[in-house]
Amino acid sequence: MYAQAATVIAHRPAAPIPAMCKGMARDTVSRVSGVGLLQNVPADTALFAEGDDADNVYEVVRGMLKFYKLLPDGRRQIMGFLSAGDLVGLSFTGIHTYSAEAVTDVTLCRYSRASFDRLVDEVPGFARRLLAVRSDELRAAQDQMLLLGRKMSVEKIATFLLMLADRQNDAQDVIDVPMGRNDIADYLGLTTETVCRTVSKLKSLGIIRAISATKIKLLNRDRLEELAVGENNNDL
Amino acid sequence: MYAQAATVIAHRPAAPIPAMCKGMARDTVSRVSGVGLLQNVPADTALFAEGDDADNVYEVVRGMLKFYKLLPDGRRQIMGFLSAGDLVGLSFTGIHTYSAEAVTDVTLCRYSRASFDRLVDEVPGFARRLLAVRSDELRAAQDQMLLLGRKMSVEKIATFLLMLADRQNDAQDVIDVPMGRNDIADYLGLTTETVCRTVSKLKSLGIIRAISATKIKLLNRDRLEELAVGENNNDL
DNA sequence: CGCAAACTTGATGTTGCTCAAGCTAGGTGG
DNA sequence: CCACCTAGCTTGAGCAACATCAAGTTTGCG
Repeated sequence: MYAQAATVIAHRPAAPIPAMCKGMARDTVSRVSGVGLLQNVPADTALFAEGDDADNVYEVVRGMLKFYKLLPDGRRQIMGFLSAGDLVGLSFTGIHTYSAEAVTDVTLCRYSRASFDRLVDEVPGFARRLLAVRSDELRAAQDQMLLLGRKMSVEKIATFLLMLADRQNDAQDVIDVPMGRNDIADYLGLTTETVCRTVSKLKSLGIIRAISATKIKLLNRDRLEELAVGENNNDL
Repeated sequence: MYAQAATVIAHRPAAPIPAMCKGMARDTVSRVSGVGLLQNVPADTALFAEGDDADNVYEVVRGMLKFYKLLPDGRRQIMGFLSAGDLVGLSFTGIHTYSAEAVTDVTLCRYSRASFDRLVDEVPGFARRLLAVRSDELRAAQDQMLLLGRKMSVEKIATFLLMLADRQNDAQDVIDVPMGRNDIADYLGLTTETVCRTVSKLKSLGIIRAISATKIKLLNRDRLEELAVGENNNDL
């Protein structure tokens, strides 16, 4: 099920400033913010697939997306989850190198490739800003390579929970986990069952508590931070 | 052992064009090529470490570098190997997020951060070019995430050998493997022993042949390409 | 309230890791 | 020039972490 062009709502209202423009001059930001189209996408809807023409670039306004790669036999690696302010679909080859899909209902701001390219060329500082954005994406990808290649399941889960907490920045350390166990597994290079078991283990150790199906409270963030980098976890 | 500033040889001669300028206008390229300093670094020398101030950016002119991240207990993930034309050390936070070390004797072209920043701001198209470079680094990192999270050891080794072959583009499919088994293991999320065993298995299957310690000939590239994505490898 | 999908837990299996012991090749000194 | 020596490579045996297969159990939705 693909998102249809018919789901476009309206041109972006003047107020919300594209997050990708952070740090740019005010008059140049207005050049960017007029170009995008707001668009709603329901949960579990594909936005595009690996190999598709990269006709559009999207900024997430609300909700959560995932993007992933597949092997021929169906094994899947989720490269990341994206929320408000994140950019997706920006390709320089013209072909998407991964698939993207809505985790929750999502609102996007869509830019056509042509108009986006024009912005890169004509808006002063825009290319440089995108370079900073992309550099941060790369840094995150490299952190994830360390996780996938060298961390054990407890370390992976601890790292994942802390990442969610850091993004949401809730004072009570109650985090929302909108994605399913299977998505978490495919993000961390584990199976659904191992994710379950490892989360259960953290519960029984009193480090986290399940508030509801999609809400987890971090009871001992310091311990979680130790576990995330493999310190003092000999006993587990 | 750190590389010393004393190893600087000379300003880059006029002839060699920085690879990072590929596709840029001729007159702007000359603005870049005058700024760098050539520098030799012997094998197994650290260039910088994670956490260091990112004072310099380097382009590899000759030889091979590796860059990696460590966990507190010493587990290591090599994020990549870099050869002629690759850029290393470009950070926007001012702090290196990984360590870098020479695999072979290496010649680098060094740019101070200050002068590099000036080029980004002043040379038309330079930020855009770096954006393309960084996008390709990101794409490679995402391929590697798929490998680390979801591929089996045979698929990892096959992918690795094909990557080396693609880079070197030798008509006889004889590839040079300058890095040690331990580096390969830390790049693929395996151990030295598993790398050895898996390479041995590919030899015994007649898919590759060892020419010398650091030279491997690909006897059946098609089979290797199947193995790399997990097709028809039920029997292994 | 019932149903299906997702989650959880348990039993068993397999891949790749750990530990251990040769082996080989390149560099050094006699 | 050759023997030695050491670091890295290779192979083997046993083991641990995680995957797979198989039941339950919970949850959210119609």
